[in-house]
Amino acid sequence: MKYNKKTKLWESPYWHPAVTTDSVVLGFDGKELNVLLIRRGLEPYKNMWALPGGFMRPEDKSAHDCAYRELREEADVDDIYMDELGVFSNHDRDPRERVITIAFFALVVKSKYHVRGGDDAQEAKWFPVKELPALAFDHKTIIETALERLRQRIHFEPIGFHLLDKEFTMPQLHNIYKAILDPPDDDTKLSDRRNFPKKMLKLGYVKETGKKMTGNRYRSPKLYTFDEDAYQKAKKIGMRLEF
Amino acid sequence: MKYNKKTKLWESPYWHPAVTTDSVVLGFDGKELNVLLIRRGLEPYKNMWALPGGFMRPEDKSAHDCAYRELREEADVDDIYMDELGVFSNHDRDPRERVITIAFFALVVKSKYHVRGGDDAQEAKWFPVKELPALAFDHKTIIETALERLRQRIHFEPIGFHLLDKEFTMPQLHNIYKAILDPPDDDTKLSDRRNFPKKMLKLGYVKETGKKMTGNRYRSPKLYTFDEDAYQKAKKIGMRLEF
DNA sequence: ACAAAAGTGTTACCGCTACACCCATGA
DNA sequence: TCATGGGTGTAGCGGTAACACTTTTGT
Repeated sequence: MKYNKKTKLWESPYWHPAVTTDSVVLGFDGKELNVLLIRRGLEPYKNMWALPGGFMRPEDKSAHDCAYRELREEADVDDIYMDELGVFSNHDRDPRERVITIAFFALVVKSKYHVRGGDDAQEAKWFPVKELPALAFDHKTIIETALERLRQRIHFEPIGFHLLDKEFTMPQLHNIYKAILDPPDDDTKLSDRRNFPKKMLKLGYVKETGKKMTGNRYRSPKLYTFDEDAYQKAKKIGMRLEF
Repeated sequence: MKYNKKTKLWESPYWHPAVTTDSVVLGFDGKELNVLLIRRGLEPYKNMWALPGGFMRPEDKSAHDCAYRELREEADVDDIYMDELGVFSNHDRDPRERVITIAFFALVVKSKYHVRGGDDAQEAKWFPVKELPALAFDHKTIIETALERLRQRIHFEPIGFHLLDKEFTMPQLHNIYKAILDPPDDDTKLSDRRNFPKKMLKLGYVKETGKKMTGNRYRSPKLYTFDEDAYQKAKKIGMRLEF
């Protein structure tokens, strides 16, 4: 695709679709999962809530890079967990023209994710995933896909840690598992508080720090941390979580 | 993006990348996994082997639809298992211009996958995944990603069936699991022939047909079939394979 | 002292691994 | 009848789900 200075248009002998990235940023507040949404300032779907994202640019080194850039424009983020979710390319998903989007999902520490003061008067807000507003485009589908992916992945990869501070307590981690997997009331297997730490410690990459979390009512829980090196070793052997 | 009849060019005020799909078509021959490759007739990478695929067109209803169309142009296929693998969008992956590709992986019955007589003198050939030739673009990476995805997925989804006829024998299915997971010699857990049928039957969606496979040397093995309905029910309960 | 939450210990059961033996088939 | 591959049975072990009790902390 070449830029024509005279017409001020990009020209190509072949048809090219527009490409965007959209990110499902998930944060945990101790009780439930939340998604970060942006209120749209422009048509189409003006004033509706939508996922943060935008058009890919030639200078983006990759789609991942593009999604990361978009997030950095809206919040003070650095080194967050982000993975590709999939491509959404139905021909009618954007009323303007053919736009295919590459969706990503990110896990962040909600309390540390500071949304920048709206540069262009854009409003950003966290919504509990169980109480989503009406959403622009096919963004509801994208969020549902992200949640489904998260549910699947947490069985086999230790990604819950990305929703917590570096040092966390077992009850906190347990709450994340319950919030993501949403077990029925009669399920003791996952819900039983007493078995949870045993499972986690057995994996070999959740380590005690020796410290305790202070300032709570009631007994101070121990603080644990995630050992990346130990995880990489365990992964090679083919270790897997089970819930 | 709009078509200008005068200049015969597609024009847009915004930059759009070129978008292709590429498919990793995997077939099983009873012993090992094979990938279908096409010898390129055009530059770049002329005469090198590459994945089947091509540019997305405005009439493609989705990326999946595009990938499917490309396969239908090259082989007599219908109703095959195909799923998105991911997006490959590094800016230097195509020497011509910025091209991002949406990769898919497909599982087919190799003996039933008839590659059409080369319309445009394109040569198509199966290669064992362990003996790949030099490949165009980043297609080697894409294939490796597909194999890794397959290894992961077969633990939790019954996709091995797509590599076999509707009616198959336990030893055949067992061979697929061994070929995909490539267990070390000392691993009896997966390798033990005697435990394999028990695991499969216990899942509840592999059913006996009552028939036997004839025409072999030695004892005729029983024929089984995959029960899609039973699988869908089991999936809801959250059943999982374990190897 | 009490209430609420966190930490630790124990048992019984279930399921899987690891094993051996028998059967069918074509040469 | 023999060689080879396929089908079936079982016992012992390990892991984990389901259980109870103790400890900590702030009010």
